[in-house]
Amino acid sequence: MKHFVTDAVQATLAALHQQGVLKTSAPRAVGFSVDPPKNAAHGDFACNVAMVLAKVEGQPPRKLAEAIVAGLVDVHGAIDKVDIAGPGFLNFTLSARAVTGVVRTVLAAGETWGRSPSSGKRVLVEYVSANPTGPVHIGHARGTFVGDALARLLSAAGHDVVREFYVNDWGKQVETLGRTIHKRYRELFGQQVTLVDGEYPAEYVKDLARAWKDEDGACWLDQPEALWLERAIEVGVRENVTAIKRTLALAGAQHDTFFSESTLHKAGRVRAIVDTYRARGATYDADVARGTEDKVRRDESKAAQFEDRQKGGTFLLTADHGDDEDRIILRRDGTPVYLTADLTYHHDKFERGFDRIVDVFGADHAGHVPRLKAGMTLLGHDAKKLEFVLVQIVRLVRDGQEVKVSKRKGTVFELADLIDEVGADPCRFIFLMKTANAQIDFDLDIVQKKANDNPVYTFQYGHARCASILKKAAEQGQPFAGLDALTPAVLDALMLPEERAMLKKMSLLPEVVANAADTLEPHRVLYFCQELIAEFHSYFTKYKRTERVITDDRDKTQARLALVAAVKATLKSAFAILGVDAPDHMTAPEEDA
RNA sequence: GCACCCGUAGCUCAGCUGGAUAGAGCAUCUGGCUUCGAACCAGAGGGUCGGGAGUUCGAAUCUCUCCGGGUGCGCCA
Repeated sequence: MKHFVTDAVQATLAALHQQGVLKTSAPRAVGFSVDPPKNAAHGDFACNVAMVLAKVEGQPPRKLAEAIVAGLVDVHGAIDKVDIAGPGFLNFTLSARAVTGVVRTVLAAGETWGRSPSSGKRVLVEYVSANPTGPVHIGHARGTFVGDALARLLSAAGHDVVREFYVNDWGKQVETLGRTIHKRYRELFGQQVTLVDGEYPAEYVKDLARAWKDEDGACWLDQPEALWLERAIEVGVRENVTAIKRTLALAGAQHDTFFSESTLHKAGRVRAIVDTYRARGATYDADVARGTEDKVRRDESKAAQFEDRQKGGTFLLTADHGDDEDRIILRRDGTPVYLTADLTYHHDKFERGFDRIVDVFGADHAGHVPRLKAGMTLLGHDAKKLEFVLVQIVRLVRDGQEVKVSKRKGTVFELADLIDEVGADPCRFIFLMKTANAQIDFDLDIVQKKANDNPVYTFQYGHARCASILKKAAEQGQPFAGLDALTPAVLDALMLPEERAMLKKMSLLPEVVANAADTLEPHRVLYFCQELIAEFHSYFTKYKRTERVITDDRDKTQARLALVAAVKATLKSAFAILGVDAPDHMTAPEEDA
């Protein structure tokens, strides 16, 4: 619908250029906008092209506006009138048929309205990637829902999306897990064990040990660590990943691939990447990174705290490409660090040929962004393809106090429990309503109280109401006859300003989705839904006694049912993009006394 | 100390990459169900868009600088 205006403006600019009225050689290149104005009195779409052109043309905007109006080329024959207003806005009013035609467009697309045709682009979204040392906890909740919604969104925008989970099944943390499991395992055979600091005291480790015992029996009981550790890790990681998948399913999130870090090590690819960097001259051996000899660090910073463990080794020239300092990739003893494997992993992502590579990270990993980008640049990759969504910290609050969750102390608040308590959709909503990069408080008391008046129900209610009206019409002998019966003449019945406004709004969904996918901001789709639903409720209530949907006028009834069906389809499609259920029926909550 | 994020109504947050009179939900107050779903609607109050300067036809939006809150700055992962 908006393209009626955009096309007309572009055609007009081209014509004016040919006539010599405009000097600008490439009027298309100027970035003008066509947007629905806030004030409905300003028509259907407002265009700022005259003001944008004013400078290059050296003419006052209003004069340019007049020239455009005078020479308007209405490509689609959809424009009723154009007004010049304010500093030089062009306010377009579209013909009634141009507006009502949206109903047919939306209904033809049905529940896929808003989705774009295939872009041919491949996008990788990595999200959650919780350590396989335990269950998914509340700290992963936001990344889980945001990542899942992003994947849905990118897919809706026409991209071929792969959802990936990176399994950190290598290194000290899983080794510690393996040792803890072995202790619990011994415990199952009646041995006395005591956990040391850093090991995992939580109950679930006992389950892991039990699974191990069931499979292997007592054979690892009195063996040296060198023999059983790998097996303990294997069983522990496998069981944890299974549990993680179960929780993610509860959250409505699915991954296509689980990428194991250890396979990179075992295949020698981590070593290989270091060799590649070396061959490219991107490394050097030293005790400390260049330029950091007299770097001032806060005493309480961890860098200062762990200074004695930093013995030097092989560094990568990440500081040449935007990082604060060069990063070590091989320790003095020749072992690779976490970053080295992560660089290898991201190199693999690039080699798989994606057009966009999106990482959903917790904000505490913000420091990785410049390193990874620099590392990819040093391999000759286009680091612009690598994008990050930094999900900010969620502060957990209970009784007005911040709750400290800690794996070390075994005080884990599992995502599965949260979903169980609040419900997946309300939970999803809480996280999707805000931009990812704003930190939020998650008040457990309020969440429980609010589980019943969560905004998600307002949204779903809008959809259920549409469904109910369509059902009612059928019961009263006037079922919605579908697209075929909707001639333009029938649709002329949709004349109310509110109807026009809703149609205009619905026509914008594809753009909203494309835009949200582009900027990686799923909340835009949510706010679109909110606005459409509000308009619908308002419309419905306002005309409850005067202009009802179901009347004796069969054509008018069909036209309005079509509108309702279009709203319903739009909502259903948009909800699916967010990952929220769109029920046809809802039962009202209990009234509070 | 350095880097990144945030600061908009009492609270939680939008604000479409610079547009016309800054919005929504919650909370407070007033009103609305004999007929398509009241988990709804209509209305009211509530704002130095953290402060200041700059860029221009035009700034919540861009730049700079302060203030306040957060997170990083590890040879843990």
